[in-house]
Amino acid sequence: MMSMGRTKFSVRKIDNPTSRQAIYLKRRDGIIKKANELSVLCDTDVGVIIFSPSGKLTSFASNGRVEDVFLRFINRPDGLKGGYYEPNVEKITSLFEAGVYQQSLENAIQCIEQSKAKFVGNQIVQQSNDNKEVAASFAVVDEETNTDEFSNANKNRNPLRDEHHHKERNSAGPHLSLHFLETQKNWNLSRGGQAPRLNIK
Amino acid sequence: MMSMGRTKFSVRKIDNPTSRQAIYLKRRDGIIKKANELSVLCDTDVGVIIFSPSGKLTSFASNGRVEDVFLRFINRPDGLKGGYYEPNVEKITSLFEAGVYQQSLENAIQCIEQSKAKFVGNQIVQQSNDNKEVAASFAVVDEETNTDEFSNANKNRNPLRDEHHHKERNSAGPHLSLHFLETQKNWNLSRGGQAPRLNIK
DNA sequence: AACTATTTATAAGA
DNA sequence: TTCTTATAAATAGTT
Repeated sequence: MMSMGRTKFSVRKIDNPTSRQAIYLKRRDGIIKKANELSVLCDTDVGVIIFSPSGKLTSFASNGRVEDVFLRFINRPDGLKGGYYEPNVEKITSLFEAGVYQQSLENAIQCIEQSKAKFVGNQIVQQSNDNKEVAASFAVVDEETNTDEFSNANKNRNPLRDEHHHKERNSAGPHLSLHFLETQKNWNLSRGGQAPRLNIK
Repeated sequence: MMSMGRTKFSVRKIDNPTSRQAIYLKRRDGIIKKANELSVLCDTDVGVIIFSPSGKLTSFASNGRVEDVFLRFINRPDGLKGGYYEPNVEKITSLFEAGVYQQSLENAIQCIEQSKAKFVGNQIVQQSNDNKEVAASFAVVDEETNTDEFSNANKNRNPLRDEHHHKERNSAGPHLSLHFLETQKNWNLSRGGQAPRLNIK
């Protein structure tokens, strides 16, 4: 139940480097194409990140950048909450700007430090029930986005999954952007800032 | 040049909600399967994030978690490309999370420090050629990971791309500290680390 | 959930 | 390497 083409094959690493590279290119394109089709056909957000055998990066984002999709991912209500975006350092045009950024980040760290304090004397052993290890070499996570549950409906199974729920997800939370910086001058870590726009590099 | 099945079709949003959902499920599974095959066949890191039409999240990571793949993405040597992300401190739910965020922020600060150095005796005016926005509803980025270039080979084009380079990627660049990684069992930046393990939350 | 008619994807070969 | 071709796969419409 795998490839296609002249011969059948099993899903094992291709030993021949040359073949592997060739196969990589074709399949990479295939996945990107499929990802695009899915995003258009179903009007969904899709993000793909692929590192070639040689380390070359290829990414796909149905809308904007992979960072945007990932942001939605990390911002999912029940997930590793929060997270807004930080601007490109490269776009910093002055010492002043750099200072503002830095200050904001340092403030954020202080906030986190305080946050950490809450856990310290309170050994929230973070249900480190080491969870189980996935047998396969991959993991598929399929979860409800706007649940309050802490545990993901993370399942260990074959690539084929099921879908049972469907609620509307509330859009990404606030995050920083250079534009925001430029127009606000003052850093605002507060919540509620309406969804910014990420800078397309 | 699209789907397959009883009829040909164009890549347009499926209007019928029922059909869209059905198609979504099938194609979602198809992509996850393809992603897994690619990662195994070519021994590569692959990460996929998909939000269903109803907002349900499905993610895939060939090794570890999507966060790990994404981290590799944002930490890629040549870029501050994407940047880093900041947490919504208020929603941090564990020391682990706090640590991840803090580390991320500290990396960010280091980057900024370096950035500041450039201005020190060198009033750079930074060509703020606001870059362009992606015209299409999707974007494919295909770039060399260990190049020194600052500009991303960010292309706006059809899903089919080309590949011209291939150098080994050095895992340089800022990323979570080793110490941090070693102490956080959940974290897995593994590259070459043998497959599996994946904590089911 | 299953079943096929067809379209696609793609492993080899040219 | 790019193009062609034989086959395996994926999947849209059905049942």
